Amino acid sequence: MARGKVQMKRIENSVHRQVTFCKRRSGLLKKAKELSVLCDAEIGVFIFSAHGKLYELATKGTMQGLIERYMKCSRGAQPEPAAIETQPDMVISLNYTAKYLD
Amino acid sequence: MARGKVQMKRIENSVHRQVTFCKRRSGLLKKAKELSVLCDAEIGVFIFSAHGKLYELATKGTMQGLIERYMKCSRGAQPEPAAIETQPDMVISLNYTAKYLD
DNA sequence: ATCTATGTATAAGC
DNA sequence: GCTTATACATAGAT
Repeated sequence: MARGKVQMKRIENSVHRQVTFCKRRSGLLKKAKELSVLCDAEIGVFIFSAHGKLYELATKGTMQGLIERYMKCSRGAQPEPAAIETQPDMVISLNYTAKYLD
Repeated sequence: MARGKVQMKRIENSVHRQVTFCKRRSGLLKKAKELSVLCDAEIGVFIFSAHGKLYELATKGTMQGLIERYMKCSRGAQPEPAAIETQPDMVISLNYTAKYLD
């Protein structure tokens, strides 16, 4: 990134690794929030550090709620019953377009 | 970002929003993979588009495995310690779903 | 934690 | 999808 590229492999120096973990974790969560806001998406992120500490982000509601929703979506895999998620005030043209845009 | 800053609010133009969603979703998942490799972290990400389509990433093993680990960690020191105990329905749902996702 | 030179991500435009 | 000009993220130093 700055002042030197980085190799895409585990950073061996533990101090460097820890510093990079803090910086990039923060950057990742920021990007997730931005994507959620800009594109009206619902995002869940969880990160376990190498030592097992948990960091998480749920852009709407709770992580529990997102996990439940994830379970429903991933179960059917292909044809998600998207009608369930449809907002009542969403215009018909959007619903029609949806399957072609995602 | 490039050729113009972006306001941190929902992109109203649906074409722009869709394009940005694709690009940033891809960027977010890439960043997650990098953080995982560089810092030896285990990361789970799931993204629901505005129309309910699911995109996911689990840097090690399966999302199921990460969710199980998340449950254990979040029970103790993280945000919603009592969530699992107060939502028996979800635990059943998890067990049920697991059979179909192996 | 703060700074800053540089590498990346990406908004617009093809 | 590809290109290009910019905004942003961040490695290394402090």
